[in-house]
Amino acid sequence: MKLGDHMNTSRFIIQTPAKFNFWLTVYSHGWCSLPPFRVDKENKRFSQLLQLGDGALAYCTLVDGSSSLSVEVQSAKRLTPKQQSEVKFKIKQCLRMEEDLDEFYTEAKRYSHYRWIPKIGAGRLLRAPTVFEDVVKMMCTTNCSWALTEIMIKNLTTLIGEKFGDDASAFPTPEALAGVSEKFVRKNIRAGYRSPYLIEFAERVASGKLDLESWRTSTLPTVELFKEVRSVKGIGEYAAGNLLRLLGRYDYLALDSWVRGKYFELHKNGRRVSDRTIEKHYADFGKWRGLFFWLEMTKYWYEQQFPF
DNA sequence: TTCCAGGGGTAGA
DNA sequence: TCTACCCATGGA
Repeated sequence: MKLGDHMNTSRFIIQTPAKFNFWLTVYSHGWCSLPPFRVDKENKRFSQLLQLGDGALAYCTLVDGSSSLSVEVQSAKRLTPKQQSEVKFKIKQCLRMEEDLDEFYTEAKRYSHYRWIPKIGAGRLLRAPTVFEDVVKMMCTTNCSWALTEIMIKNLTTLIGEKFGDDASAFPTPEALAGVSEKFVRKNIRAGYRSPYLIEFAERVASGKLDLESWRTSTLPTVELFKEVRSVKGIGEYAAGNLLRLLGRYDYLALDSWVRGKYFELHKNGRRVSDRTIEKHYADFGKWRGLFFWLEMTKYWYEQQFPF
């Protein structure tokens, strides 16, 4: 069965906040190329397959409007008002629509080399519908090429996630991932030494011992939240720093081989310097330093997409 | 074949 | 806190 065949389709509009740039958010980092997200560049559509709280699957296709998004949802059964409201909520969460960046933009305007950020409305970083999905994906970015990350995430969705039509699969639930063997994860997901970490993490979430989703609304000081995120086996400093950015905390630079290389290229003519030197460079930017850093490292990308 | 990717855990000092 | 060593996988 192909998408669209024998399925219910509903359509609605989501009003976007001021200074919201849809495609900048979609392309804010690598997440948009990992399933169940999907980008259709040619037709300028961004899709995601959501699994709702009651287990129902909703394949959402988003099209950018001037001050709104038009959303088309395909589902096996007609969406109830409650389900439609959940779909809207999740889309807004993924695109960070509720996040107030006014303070960040005010700060950015103080620096001539960062004024492009508020000008084009950059700064919202795409995230998954659940913290669980963000953590699993982040674990699969560690110590491997991006190509291998894509392989692992594709395998996770197609082999453990619930299928929707012929060519879409949801991201696996904690229960589903906790329910497969380490041998399966090594052999079929190709997660290697990460396999026991992934299963242990999924078990903790599925059993309720780890209340992940509360991280998004946590009032803990960032240092404390960082410690909690770091307590997950398989999540080190790089992964935790990046996850914190997806939780709306920007105090960490989350250094990895890619951003280090970019920093050397942009600031040191390709010469390598220590992590401490990089951290010192951004120390004065306080709680926003992780966001300034990431946007500066990816500015060339925005320039290609959105000349300014 | 070796090296390195959007590193992290652990033991030992 | 720091260092050394080990850990799978795929692509160059």
